[in-house]
Amino acid sequence: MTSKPGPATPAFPCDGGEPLALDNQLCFALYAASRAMTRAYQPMLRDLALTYPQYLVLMVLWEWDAAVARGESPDAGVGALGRRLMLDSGTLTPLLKRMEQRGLVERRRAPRDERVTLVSITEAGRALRPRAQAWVERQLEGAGVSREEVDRLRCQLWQFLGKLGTAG
Amino acid sequence: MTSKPGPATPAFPCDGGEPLALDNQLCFALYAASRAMTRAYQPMLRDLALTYPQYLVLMVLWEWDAAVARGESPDAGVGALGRRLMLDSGTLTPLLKRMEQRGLVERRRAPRDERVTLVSITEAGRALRPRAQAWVERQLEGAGVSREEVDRLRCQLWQFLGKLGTAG
DNA sequence: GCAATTTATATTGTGCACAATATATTTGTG
DNA sequence: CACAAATATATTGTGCACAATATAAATTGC
Repeated sequence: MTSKPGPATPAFPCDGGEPLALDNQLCFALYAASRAMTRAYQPMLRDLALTYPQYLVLMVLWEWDAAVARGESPDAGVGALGRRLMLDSGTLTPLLKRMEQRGLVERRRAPRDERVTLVSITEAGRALRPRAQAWVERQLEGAGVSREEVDRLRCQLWQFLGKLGTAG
Repeated sequence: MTSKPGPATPAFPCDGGEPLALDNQLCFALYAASRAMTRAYQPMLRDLALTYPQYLVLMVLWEWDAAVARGESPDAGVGALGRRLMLDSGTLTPLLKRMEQRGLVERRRAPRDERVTLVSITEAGRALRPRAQAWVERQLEGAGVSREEVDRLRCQLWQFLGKLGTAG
């Protein structure tokens, strides 16, 4: 057995005394919380046979698919996907190839500009959406966190991210 | 050039209408914020020639080192390190070997229990601490975020993490 | 005292992340 | 039109993360 980290039982003080103490570092809190969140999604991801970043890609493609259904023409290239998820092509290209192998997405060159690779969802990829939605709604009820707390935290994170982008 | 994600300019609504919309997912906010934070540390990490998880390991070892200096005897095995950082041995073992190669840490078997690998810091590893501290303090000033905002966000993240561990 | 179980770490394999670089296409400039 | 610069993606290489498994030492039950 690989030695598991076990339950998270760190002291999490909110004062922030020592600058270099591990628990006082926002970076570690973000890092630990992000991985814990991904772990919390594992039951769903196992059920859908997806990885977490693959699930994120599908969420974007579901949005694009809905936009196309509304008559819009979203930029559906790898670059647009990367800007949306803040991931680069070195991450996305192999990931998309695996998803293409599984029949979840299609990749083809844009006729107008042969440099861009257009990514679109398949019927098999569309079929995962209601299953994911059911999971997420069940999770919202099951977890011991209120909808307000989640919204507040998410909002603060995006504000913080915006400041990191401009000032950092 | 690898297509970079570019500046983070998502719409970050705080209402949370559509349940499956990407920007309404706390998981994505955490994931994006954590990676953005790691990016923000890159200048320091490049200067110290460390990776981000290696820096976290050093922070724990600095704490252990201070505890030893106070006459305490902290559990200094790989398992304790993993519980502290919520990482398992499959991640830590190769990482520690690389740090050992660079002369930053020492690894040896515990005489009392030959199963445990004791990890301790070297003088070269100690020498990085003041340099890191200087960087972190400079960062706190330079970033456009207040100390209070950072503390509040960090506190909320730990509370959230605790609930994920118990209820999720 | 010794087999069965538990505990602690290491190993193997897959899939991200991202830096550095390469390739190919398009666009601007003379 | 030729050709330099810009653009979009792909490739390569390193280092996490983590699941599944293997190995070895310690502990427990009898």
